[in-house]
Amino acid sequence: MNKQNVADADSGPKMKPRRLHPEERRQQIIDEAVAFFAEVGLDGKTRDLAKKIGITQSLLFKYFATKDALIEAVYEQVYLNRLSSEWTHRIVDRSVPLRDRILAFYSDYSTLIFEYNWMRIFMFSGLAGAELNRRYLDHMHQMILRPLLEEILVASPNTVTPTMEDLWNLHGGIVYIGIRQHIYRMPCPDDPNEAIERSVDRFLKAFSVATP
Amino acid sequence: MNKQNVADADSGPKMKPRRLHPEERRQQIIDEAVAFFAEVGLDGKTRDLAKKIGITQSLLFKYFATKDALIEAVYEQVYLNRLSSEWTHRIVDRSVPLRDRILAFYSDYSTLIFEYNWMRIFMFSGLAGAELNRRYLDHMHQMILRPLLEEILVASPNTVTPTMEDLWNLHGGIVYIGIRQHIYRMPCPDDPNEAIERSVDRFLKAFSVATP
DNA sequence: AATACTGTTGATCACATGATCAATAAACCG
DNA sequence: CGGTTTATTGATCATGTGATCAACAGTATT
Repeated sequence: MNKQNVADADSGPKMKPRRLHPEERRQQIIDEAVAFFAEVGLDGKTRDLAKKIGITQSLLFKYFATKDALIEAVYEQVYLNRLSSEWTHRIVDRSVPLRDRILAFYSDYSTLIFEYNWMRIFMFSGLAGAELNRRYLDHMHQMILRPLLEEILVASPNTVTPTMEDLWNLHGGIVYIGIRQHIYRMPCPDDPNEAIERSVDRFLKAFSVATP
Repeated sequence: MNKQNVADADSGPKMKPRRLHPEERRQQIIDEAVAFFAEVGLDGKTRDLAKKIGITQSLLFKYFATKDALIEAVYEQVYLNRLSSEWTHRIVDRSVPLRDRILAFYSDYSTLIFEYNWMRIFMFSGLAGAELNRRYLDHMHQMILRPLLEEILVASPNTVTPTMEDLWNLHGGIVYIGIRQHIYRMPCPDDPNEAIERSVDRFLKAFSVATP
């Protein structure tokens, strides 16, 4: 892959290969851009990004026609495969106890979204009104929360049943952990799974779904 | 484009005078700046703001030495008195049933924060790392959630008691309604009080605190 | 080694942006 | 009215910013 990354006749400690293959360079730019825009926002300046990468600003425009195109690539990288349809299948798999399904989902999902870059870029793009956000949240609604509501309705024995709004409330309470951590930079529990578990159990208990 | 010039000989209805008293003008600028920065973010350009107000960009700098000073004034206007200490008193007033106290608080609080300008400026400033945000959230912790936790502990008869993290979860689930509405611009219930009530009742039920 | 190819640079353009200041005109006052 | 004050403007400065391009230098090919 990298031919002369470290083993170079160098006079300095860090000697990056001056010249990369386009695919490599492009990916490098995207990766760095994700971290960069996550930190400073989508109004971050191309010169600052280039400086951080260690290339010239003009090189950015050899790989992306405009800054918007670069941001699109950032979106793509960050949003891609963030919502797998496999989750839907596991949520409706009634061979597994409902509580386990919910906990399994939020355990996976939280490790995926409680991440600095994702959390912040999602918030920045949301504030900017990006269509991608509504698409994502609609996806969340259709692929996760709606099936989940159906499962709870089936599993709930009594007449007190949750609404979709209740599910958004459950979801929001959990997501808010990540917001506190990465947007507001507040001290948060190292392992959010405990809080998630308690939250889910309170929710299920309210509708008399079996919890241990 | 100039809609305000024509008025001074005209004694008709309240036409904005071209020339305002400094206090008035200053307040007008702040008010418009709040709405403006809430919409486009703190990187909004002074020329766009001036155009929206209907004044010249240079006039802004007669009232605020720098753009940062203007943003500070925006913060002040938006954050000021957002957390009243009166709420603490009402939360610990044990002559009122606990459930009523909680619902009363979140009913008031939600009408205060489920507002476009507040929600978005809070999020923008949070992303920008403003110290004000952490101060505000610390205030929320000390003045609201901590007393509230104490009240619930007292009122809860059994050994299953909430933690502070549980309270943040309750809080986050409610706040998330406003985030969905104003940050992500998703369709939300017209009256959030119903969802709030259900959320609070689920919470209290989990700790066997009396609910109707 | 010589040559062609192309990833990369440094200079530069055109315009945007925060900030400044002398000139202007609306309000105030005698 | 006439004169003073000052809120407001229009022009302007210095720098920032996205984008462009000819020239350069590392790599591969012959």
